[in-house]
Amino acid sequence: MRSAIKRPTEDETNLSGFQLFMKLKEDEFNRLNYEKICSLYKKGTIIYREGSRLTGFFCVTRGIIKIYKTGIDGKEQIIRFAKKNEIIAYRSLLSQESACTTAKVIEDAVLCHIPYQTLLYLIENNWKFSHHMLQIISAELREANDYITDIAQKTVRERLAEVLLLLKENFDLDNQNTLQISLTREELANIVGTATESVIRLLSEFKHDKLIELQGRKIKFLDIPKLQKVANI
Amino acid sequence: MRSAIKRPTEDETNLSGFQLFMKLKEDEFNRLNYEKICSLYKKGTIIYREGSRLTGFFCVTRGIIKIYKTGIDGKEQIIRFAKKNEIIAYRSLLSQESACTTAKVIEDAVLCHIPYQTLLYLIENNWKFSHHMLQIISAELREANDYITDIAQKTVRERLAEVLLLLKENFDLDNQNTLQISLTREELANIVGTATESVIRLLSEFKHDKLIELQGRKIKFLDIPKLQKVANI
DNA sequence: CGAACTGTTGAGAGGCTTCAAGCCTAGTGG
DNA sequence: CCACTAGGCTTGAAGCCTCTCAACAGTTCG
Repeated sequence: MRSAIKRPTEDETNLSGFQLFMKLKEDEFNRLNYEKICSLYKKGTIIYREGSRLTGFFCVTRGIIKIYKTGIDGKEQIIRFAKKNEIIAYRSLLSQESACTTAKVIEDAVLCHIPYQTLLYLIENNWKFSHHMLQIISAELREANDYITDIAQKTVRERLAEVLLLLKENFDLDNQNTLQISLTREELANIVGTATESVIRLLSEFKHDKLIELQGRKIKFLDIPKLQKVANI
Repeated sequence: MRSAIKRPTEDETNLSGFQLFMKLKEDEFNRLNYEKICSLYKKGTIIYREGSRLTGFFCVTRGIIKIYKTGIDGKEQIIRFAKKNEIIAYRSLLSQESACTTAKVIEDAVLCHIPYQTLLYLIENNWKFSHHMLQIISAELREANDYITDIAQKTVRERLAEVLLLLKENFDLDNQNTLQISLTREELANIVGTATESVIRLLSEFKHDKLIELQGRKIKFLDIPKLQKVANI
């Protein structure tokens, strides 16, 4: 029996979990639902590329998206991850520039595309929506500024520890204290801004110091307070 | 004859140069002018400190403000500079958090304080204002992301060259090709994210390589194309 | 089973930082 | 008016952190 192409489930196209849409009036929310286009994206798919023109932004209802920039020699710098109930591509859309980042699926995802026109409609008609948008982007800018300071002043060791803790905040742990996001060593390096080999060596040290435990890409936290000390927080 | 305390001139309290206020209706602009409070700040004055509560944002009508974060061991990381027709403190205000940066006058300045209530009023009543605000903050976020990539991937030498070029874009040159902003070596280091001594050594090298000329804090550009090459742009 | 990718470890080089000492400039007070 | 002081600037030396290169093991997948 050939399985049909998988479509997102009803639940996976539901936008009511997004804080951003909380304050919409009924007709606005209906319009949003009418105009959204939700699709399933397999791991590895590029949602949009640096330099491409965007026609709207995306709401993530399932999976994990990696947002990165391509720097020197094609080395990628990961800017952030987006998961359920978060939005992507809105920054470039708002400033009407070509995308300045690339978005790639790293865990099978469902995204709902919202056309630019709809975004504008909401901005024009509902100040609470704009206000919320301003707050979301403000938060992201704050994080970016924090990260600039870290990356400029901290050692690679401190940054790696901090990144692990940040990932813990964003992706929770299972009941075994294991991080629920699977990243390659190279990806970790591309967040921290270092070489893959450095990440490998430091992870080994953390393991040796009983801060974490490693099983392939699974990272289990053993001593969070000590890790925070290493991170110099 | 004792000189009276200097007040801002009429011209220095004029907000019509701000793109942000371009699309305001007459009564909105009048309200803005009624509620603004403009003052003169001498070099060295702290406008607001990291952690303080803000009651409004500021419009810069004269001078230069340095925005920075305090990192490890009190070492400052300069996030950006604000000059005429730019606004500061709006990010923390929008997200209603304590300030996450400090703002310090580095060239005698005139700032107009706009109360939070007025900001909210404009957001609620004029979608074009919100839209413009979204675009300003989008631009800042883009720059922050770009800078994260640079600082994570480029060498100190490349970053210093790039910072010099960025300063050139933002503060123009006089007819002698001399940068019209005066920074200490330490401040340059705090932008680039390196040690003061490294900046000094690299500036000497740039001078030796005939890329720039130095006279105290004055930096004169001799060969911009070559400097761009060094910056790896 | 081979190809391609990921992970690991070692060695060597070099970019940057840190520490230390001294110079220079500007502002201060006698 | 000038010595004095503080802060900025400069240079040198030593050493470490991190990167790069290289070789190889392990894994995944067609």
